[in-house]
Amino acid sequence: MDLALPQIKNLSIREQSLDTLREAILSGELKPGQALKETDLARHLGVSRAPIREALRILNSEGLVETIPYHGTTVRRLTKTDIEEIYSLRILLETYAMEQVIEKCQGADLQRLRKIVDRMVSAGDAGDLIAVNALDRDFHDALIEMSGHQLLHSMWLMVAMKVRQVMALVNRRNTDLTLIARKHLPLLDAMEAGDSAEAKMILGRHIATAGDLIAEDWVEP
Amino acid sequence: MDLALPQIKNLSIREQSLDTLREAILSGELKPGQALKETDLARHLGVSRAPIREALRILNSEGLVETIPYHGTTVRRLTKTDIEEIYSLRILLETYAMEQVIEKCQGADLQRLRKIVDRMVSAGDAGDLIAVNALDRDFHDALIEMSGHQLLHSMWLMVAMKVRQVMALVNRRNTDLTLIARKHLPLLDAMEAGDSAEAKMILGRHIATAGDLIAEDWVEP
DNA sequence: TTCTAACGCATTGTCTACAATCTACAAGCG
DNA sequence: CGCTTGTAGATTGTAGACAATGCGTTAGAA
Repeated sequence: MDLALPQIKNLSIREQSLDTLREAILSGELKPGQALKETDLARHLGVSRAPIREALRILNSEGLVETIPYHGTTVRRLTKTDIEEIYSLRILLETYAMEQVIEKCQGADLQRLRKIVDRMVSAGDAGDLIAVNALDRDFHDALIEMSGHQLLHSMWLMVAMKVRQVMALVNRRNTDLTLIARKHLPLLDAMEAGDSAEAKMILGRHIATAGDLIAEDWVEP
Repeated sequence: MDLALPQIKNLSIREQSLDTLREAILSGELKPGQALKETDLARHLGVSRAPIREALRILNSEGLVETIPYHGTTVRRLTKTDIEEIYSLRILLETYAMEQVIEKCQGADLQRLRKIVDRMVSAGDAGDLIAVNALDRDFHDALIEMSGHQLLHSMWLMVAMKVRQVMALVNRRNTDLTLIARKHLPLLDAMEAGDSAEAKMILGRHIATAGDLIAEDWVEP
């Protein structure tokens, strides 16, 4: 019985609704400030209000939506301060994770990151924006995972979600793909050399400049 | 109309249930591994299952309970690794907040912390364990608040909840109250002197030793 | 005119009943 | 006897109806 049958997963309607709504928010399809009426959502998804409400409660405690009693739920608005906070926390969490990874992992273990960066550089040279972004996410997610710190990972996921949302909402300027990809190379070098201070500095600058670029011309509705 | 009447708040049943359950978990009344049957909870609180379910979904995304589909919800178990992760993140978040506070706040602004510590020392001398613990919480909460970083604050709240739970579950050993209280004095001194590195070191050691004491003889069921 | 109070509408909050699913145990078959 | 398969009981998942609340509007009186 070693048939490689695909796992059948029966996700509850609540989970499906949650995933759908979260994805819509993170992709920018549902914009900040937009009202989320339970009845409408239920009708659109062809389900009842109960699972929708439970999904909304979860999104609320994830900080993606805001609920005012008897008034309604809306996609959380993002201020310039929010952006700055998101990126500053991202720096804090990622540099910490990296420090742990440098301590724990010796050269060979960093192959996983190296592979991702290699593919990112290739995608950059090929001009594939989608792939570069996906691999960039992979890189930072891998970094956190490799720290082996589950609580850190769960906290980082919250921040990473917001980063995704911000990226989707901003009018991305002419970004140099190859530059983004190649910026990871010196970081990896420092990590492999075990130079924690240098690596933290590079990563910190890397994230901070990305955040500054976005916060700089952030327009609030 | 400057009567100091208490705010009348009409909290929904969901919120009341949420607060009640969360408090029960954090106080250790509901122990890790314990099953939370929706029907039972609803009966005990004299309400229907719907608001209970929404409260449980929130507790789940706060990491306080675990839900297995069609099987049930239980209070999340805490492993030794969990404890270590909780305290390491606490160090990370609090030292970062303190760094910000030192940068922003000049001497006079630190009065708020000074007052809390003073009262803590008094309570310690008086042998009031409850008060010392409450003031200790106040101190660290004030520290985070004063950083003015809302996202940091919300993340810290999650960690702080778990710290509270751990503290309630552990068999507290003979703790020297006056020692705990007075340990905050050199920290404040360093902060007022603007010595960020020294302050971070003191705070880090302070939290780490507290965590180590607990993780040391942590017994998992 | 302007302020007040009552009303109606839209939306969320809650309840009850029913359906889907899981675990454990017992019955049937080789 | 051992394995598979069916069934019962318990629990969670979902649906639909009703209640509670808040806001805007409008009617009415000073």
